[in-house]
Parts: sequence; C-alpha cells; structure tokens
Amino acid sequence: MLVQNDERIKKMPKVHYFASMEKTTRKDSLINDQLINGENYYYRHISVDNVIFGYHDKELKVLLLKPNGMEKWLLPGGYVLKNESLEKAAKRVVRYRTHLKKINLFQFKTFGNPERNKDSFWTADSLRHIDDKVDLTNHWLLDNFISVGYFALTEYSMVRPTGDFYAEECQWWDVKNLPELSFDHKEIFKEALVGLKIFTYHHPIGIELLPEKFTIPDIQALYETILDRKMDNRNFTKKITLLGLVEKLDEKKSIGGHRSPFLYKFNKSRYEELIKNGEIIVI
Amino acid sequence: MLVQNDERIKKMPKVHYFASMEKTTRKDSLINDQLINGENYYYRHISVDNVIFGYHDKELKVLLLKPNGMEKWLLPGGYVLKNESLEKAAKRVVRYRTHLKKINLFQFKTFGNPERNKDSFWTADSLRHIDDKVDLTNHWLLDNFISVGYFALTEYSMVRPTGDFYAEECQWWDVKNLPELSFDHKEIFKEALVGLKIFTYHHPIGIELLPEKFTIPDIQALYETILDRKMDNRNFTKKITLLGLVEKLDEKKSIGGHRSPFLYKFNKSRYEELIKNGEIIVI
DNA sequence: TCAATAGTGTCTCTTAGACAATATCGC
DNA sequence: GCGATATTGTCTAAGAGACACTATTGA
Repeated sequence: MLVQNDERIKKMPKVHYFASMEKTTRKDSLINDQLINGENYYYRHISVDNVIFGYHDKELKVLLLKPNGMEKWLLPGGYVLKNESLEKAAKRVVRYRTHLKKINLFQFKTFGNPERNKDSFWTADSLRHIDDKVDLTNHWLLDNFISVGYFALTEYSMVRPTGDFYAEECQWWDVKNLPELSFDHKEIFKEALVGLKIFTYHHPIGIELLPEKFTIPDIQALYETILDRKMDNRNFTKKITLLGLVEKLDEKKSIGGHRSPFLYKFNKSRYEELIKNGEIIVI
Repeated sequence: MLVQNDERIKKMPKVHYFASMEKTTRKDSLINDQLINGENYYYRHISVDNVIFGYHDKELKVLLLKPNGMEKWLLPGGYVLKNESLEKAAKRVVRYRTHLKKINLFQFKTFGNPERNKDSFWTADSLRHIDDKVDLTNHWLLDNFISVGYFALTEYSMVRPTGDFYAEECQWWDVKNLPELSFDHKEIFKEALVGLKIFTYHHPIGIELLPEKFTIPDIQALYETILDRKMDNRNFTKKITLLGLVEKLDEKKSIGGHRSPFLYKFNKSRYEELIKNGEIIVI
C-alpha cells in the first residue's frame, strides 16, 4: 500500500467514502464511527463499483467523482451493508449520486485480483487524520477488497450529479475522453463498456437512455454512439419500426432551419414481450 | 442459521472444507487451525463456487460433492486465500477435484443476496465439534458469504473426480437429473447453465469438451445436448466445415455394424483467429 | 433560394433452415 | 441382404446491408 503525499492528507475532510451512502445530515462523529468501526456495519473486503452511463448530444457519458485532494477520478462505489444484497448496495450508491428513482442495474463482473489493492484509497495516515486513536491493527479499510461491478443506464436529463463532502466534484465525462482514473477503475470501466455493447446488441435500450419522446435520428444516434459505428438510416428505420418497438406520434420536433422530424414513443408492452421471449437483437 | 441435526455433527470428520484446497498430507491439527483461524489465511465473507461441466455419451454432466453426513449435494467451492485472485482460487478448487492440468474458467455471476446465508454449512455446534475451545464470537465461518460463480468446461474422459475426508462422494451428475442441492447452489447452477448456453452460441466450444479426435456426429450431439435442441445434420456439417474449424483426418472410427464416420480434429489456429476477431457464432 | 436534415424503396447477397436419397459398415 | 448410421446438395425465405433521391424547414 502506497503512502499518500501529505498534501492529500491535509485536504482530506473529516467525512469519507461513507458519505456516499448515508445521509450527510448525520453528525460527523457518527459517520466517522461508521468509517473507523465499519466492520460492524459493512462486509469486510467487499465493495461495489458502478459505471453509470448517460447519453446526451451524441455522446455517451459516464459519471465520475473526484475526491477532495486527489488528482485522479473514481467510479462511484461504496461498501455493502451486512444483510444488504449486492444489487441493493449498488442501487443505494447510484441513487445517492443521481437522485434517480428508477434505476436499471446490471452486474457485469467481479474484480478480485490482489494487484488492484496495491494502491489504496485509505492509508494509515489518512485514517489517523480522522481519528488519531484509531486501532490500525488489521483495520478493514487497509485490507484487500474485491469489487462487484455494476453498470447503470440512466436518462441523462433526469440526473442530478451530486457531490458531497467526501467528493466535491461529481460530473459527467465523455467516454471517449476520460480523465485519469485511480486504482483499477479504468479496467472496470472498460469491462463495463464491453458489457454495455453486448447488452445493446441484445436489448432495446432506448427506454432507459432517451426521454419519453424522441425522433428516429435521436435513437439512431444513440445506437451509433454506444456501438461506436455508423449505421444506414434507411435500414435502421426499417428494423426498429418493423419490430414494433416505437410508435409514431402526431407531433414534430422543431430543430431549426431543417425539415422537422416526427416524434416517437416506445411501445412498452411490445418491449416487455420481446424481453420475455429471451434474447432479441435490435440492431 | 439453522442448527444441523446431531447425526451430521457426529459424522463430521476432523477435516473440512479446506481439505478441498490443501494437501491432505498436512496434519489434521494444521488443517483445523486453518479452519478455525481461517481469517488469517482467507478473505472473510468471500467464497468461489464452481460449476464444472463435462460431456459424455450425449449427456451434459456436472461435478457435485456430497459432504459426509449431509443429505444434499454441493457445488465444489472454496475460500479465497489472501493475495490470491478469484480465478486462481476457483482454479485451485477445480484442479483439486478433477486433477486436470489445463482448465478453462469463466466467471458468470456473483451471488450476494443475504438470504443465501440463512442456511449455512457451518454451525456453532459443528465448529465446537472440531475444536471445543473455539471462540465463536464473530467467527468468520458463521458470518455471511458472497460467492463468485465460475463455470469450467472439462474433458470428461480426462477427469478423475476426487473426494476426500470432507466429502467422500464426488461424482458426475446429468444436468437433466440432479440430486437435491444445498443452499442456493441450485440457483447458481441454473445461472451457470444460462451462461454456458450464451457462451456456446458465441464460441466454438468443442475444443474444451471433446477428445482430440472426434466425428461430426460427436460434435453435433455435443451441441444438441448443451443447447437442448435438435439440429439438422446437413446444416450443421455445412456450418462447421465452412468455418474452417475442423479438419478431416484420413481415419475412421469404428462404431460397429454401421457406416464408419470420419474422424476430425480441431484447427487450433483457426479457432484462435475467430476468437480474436471478437464474438463469433458457431451454431 | 439555399443549406441542412428527414424520410423513404429496391436490389443483392448471405445465411438459416427445411428437406431425402444414397453410401457404407458389420452382421 | 439387412439394419443401422453417415454423408451429401438444393431450394426457399428472411434478413442484412448497400445504395440516392425527394421532402421539409427556417433563414
């Protein structure tokens, strides 16, 4: 485990990773207790990391945090409460960071290579900074963690990225232009992207990632962005309408000095019917 | 946590789960130390469970254990050594149970619902039976576990199913006719089967599951068994030979009073080429 | 009228899948 | 010869993908 530089320790506030899970209205002392004595509340060795995808303006985005005093960014993650399921823990973290009510989460891989713990968020010094009487012997935060990866598909426009005392910055980043990520979070992100692509080939994803009303060019751009390849607009329209997934509305969207595209909405029941019949390939 | 019946505790030998990971030539006392004081060696809360598939005589098999004194069967699983990767832990367990040198493992899902721990392998009584001075306070074996699931594809004929003191019975079971499984192992098995099918649709699997030389009817039967559906032999032959995955040999296999089928072997480099180019669909 | 984007139909090629007659082997 | 299994080719239907012109809008 590397010892962090002094600068970072000085900047570290008396709140922490847990703030991403608990109401910050709790007193610091309580939060710090949960941190220092976390083994009473959380599983030792186990965390979840979330790759939260959003889509906006032909760019696929991912939500990242920058903890105070750190140079690099992180995927929003957290620890797992005892008697809480992994998915529930992941949901809790996503909800805290996005304020979304309905969240679709997909487990894609669990990361357990010990190498991933070489560089750790917590150090003896940073823990002492929070509580100078902390017993560092075999402290849970200084031990190895395995992390269960989930990815989430969110409607960009509905998300309110939320920082806190632990991480003042929380924002969307274009997946094509990420900042440097700490630990093995780059690898986790890459695996999530692979998982998202495979998922996209087998599910009609628009429901999660587009607003209620959208145009054919909108949804085509979404697919092109995620799958990272150009598609023929005639073939695309053919496929998606023949599947019965979308319904044309009697409205057009005004987009300035060009022909106005029609608005569409998803056919929810058709969507569910297709999902129920197993794997479908949309595009 | 349910208290096991007395019968089971009486039958329990002074060796245990760990025997599946360590040479049994070690003294019992050492093994028991690893069990009782396992937190010094293993991650708390974390286990791996393996669904080891083998194929034989048109049946897809899975390797199961029956621990001494228990009525139900289990997937071969184990704990994860500190500083050991999840995959390495899973490999260790598979190797111990099969004696195979080359093992292909695929992580398919991690199971973390707390409900899965309601019924536990270990109880206060069974631990006391091993060491009557055991400190049960917050004992790691009585705490919740999350389990990382791997499935393995093995060549049935090369496997030597291996029991030990902890589980005297270790044998293949037809996936269509499984015995009762303990804990959530039925669910883990089902998820593995889904994972295997998806995998099979995207990879040429024969290499792992067939002997070096095989016939077209052999490999077709393998696919029919795993995917659980009949296939047309003309279409099947067409597809697999056009892909260049198999090479006809100048030998035939004698199968008694019928026309003798030709033997084939896999084209390894073609296989790797296809894999490298991303997802391919064989059948 | 122009610049920009939406919208639409046809053709070809590939592939999946249905389908059955002949060849070979051991007895 | 017979019973059993292996081997082989053609046709059709569906879908993927290539391809380009016209329509609409607002400035």
